[in-house]
Amino acid sequence: MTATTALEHILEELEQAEGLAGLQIAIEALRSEMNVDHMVYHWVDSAGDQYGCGTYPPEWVQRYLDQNYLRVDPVIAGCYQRFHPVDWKRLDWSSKAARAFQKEAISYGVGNQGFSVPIRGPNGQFALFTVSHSGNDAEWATFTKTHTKNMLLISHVFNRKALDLEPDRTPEHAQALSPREVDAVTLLAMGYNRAQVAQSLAISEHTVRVYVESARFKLGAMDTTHAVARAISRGLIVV
Amino acid sequence: MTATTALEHILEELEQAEGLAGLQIAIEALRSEMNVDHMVYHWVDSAGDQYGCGTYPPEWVQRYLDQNYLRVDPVIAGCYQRFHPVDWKRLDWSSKAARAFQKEAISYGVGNQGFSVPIRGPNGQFALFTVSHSGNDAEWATFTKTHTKNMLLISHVFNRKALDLEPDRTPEHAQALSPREVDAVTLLAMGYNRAQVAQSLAISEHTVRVYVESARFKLGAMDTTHAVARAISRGLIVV
DNA sequence: TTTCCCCTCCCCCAAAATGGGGAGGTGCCG
DNA sequence: CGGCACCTCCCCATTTTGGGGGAGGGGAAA
Repeated sequence: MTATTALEHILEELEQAEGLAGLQIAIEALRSEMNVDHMVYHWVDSAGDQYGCGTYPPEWVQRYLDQNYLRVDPVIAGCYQRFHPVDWKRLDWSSKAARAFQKEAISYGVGNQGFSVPIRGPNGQFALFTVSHSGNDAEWATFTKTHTKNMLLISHVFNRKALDLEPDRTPEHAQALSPREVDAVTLLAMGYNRAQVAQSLAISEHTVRVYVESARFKLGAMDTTHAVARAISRGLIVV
Repeated sequence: MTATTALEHILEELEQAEGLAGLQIAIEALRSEMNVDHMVYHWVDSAGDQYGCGTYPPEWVQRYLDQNYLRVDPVIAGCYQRFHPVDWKRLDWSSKAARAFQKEAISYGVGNQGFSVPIRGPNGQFALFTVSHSGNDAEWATFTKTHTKNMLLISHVFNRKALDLEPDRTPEHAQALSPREVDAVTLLAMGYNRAQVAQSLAISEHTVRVYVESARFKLGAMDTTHAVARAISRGLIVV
């Protein structure tokens, strides 16, 4: 199994890589080693910011960003619905927008086949590690079958490196909620209203309000709904 | 590398396993193969329901459920904050409740060392694949270093099998939101109120209301906050 | 073609949440 | 000891939401 050894070698180099440039070198080496047209790492954070690195043509990347294809791309939508690596064929391409998107992607040189590994983070973070290739279904089925394990391993190692590049958001995210705030916000997120929360926590409705206001302030939220959204996105509450 | 071969053999058997009983057999084989005290798969879904299988003493599992330790367990809280496998030592055990929990866990036979792989799903689903062992820090460091890759692979395969056992929730979860509903709910989740959403979408405030009510109905939510929480948990909106 | 869902708009009114104050207790850390 | 963060309680006025109606046009699917 020389392929595996070569892969492991690249992964070891990846561990030593520094900066986005290092990741770029590694991803090209991996693409070459796995003998596919494209390999891409795509990161989306809770604010909707995204970045990535990979071998897609820059024009396509630019187009994708300009058109805000993030909200159209069935790969994004589909992987948001899944735990597991997914073959693009199994995604939902039924909408008109999706088919137009697919056609355009192929015209830019993105392969007609693809396979993406989703990785989900605590703050609404979401990363995709993708291989894409032009070829028929049979070839591609063989590829995905033999390389699923490798893709898993690669995506994990790569993602870990990519996280090191993330600007440290802990200062703003470190705003933890107090236990009672967590209680209150959690119950609200579960569909309770303030009165029910108060009863459930055996405190006055007004106290609940103080907690929610406090949580709202800490989370920089405009209202309760916003606060709940942020608390969930940041993994502060378990709904 | 006979260890790897044996592991792969077990994983192949796991692929064939059927039912929770099959997983139980597999997890015991894996525990034995990796030579640790305990191996556990723990699943938490968006409703707060949980189940699992593994080698923890039944008394501890019962105690955990009875006491609702889900909301205390630093392994749960910590893995909710992380992308990556984590050594229990790196978690936050500073709170009184956490230390009491740890002490009680050890008294029930859970090892003092542990290593958990978090896997996050689209519907607020969350699974943990854990190995736990009693031993000193040096031994454990060696173990984690050599077995991280295996743990990744195992947790993936195991999780995929476990998902097959999940009751099919697609009927209730398949309730996708219409594009405008997604727009409205997304903006609400971003802290806009109805009037702002209306302005932002260039539609009447009343229309926004119709969308939100519709989304609330589809999501089975009690109010807007609940609807937003569910939409985020189910990955229907990207905040 | 009929049916169904989606998008868009309007009315009224009751209920709930929010924002602005203030106040007292505990417990921890420097 | 003095702050600081946390937990708990109260009033009032205002804003926001929710629930009940109804109505028309468009597109897709059966």
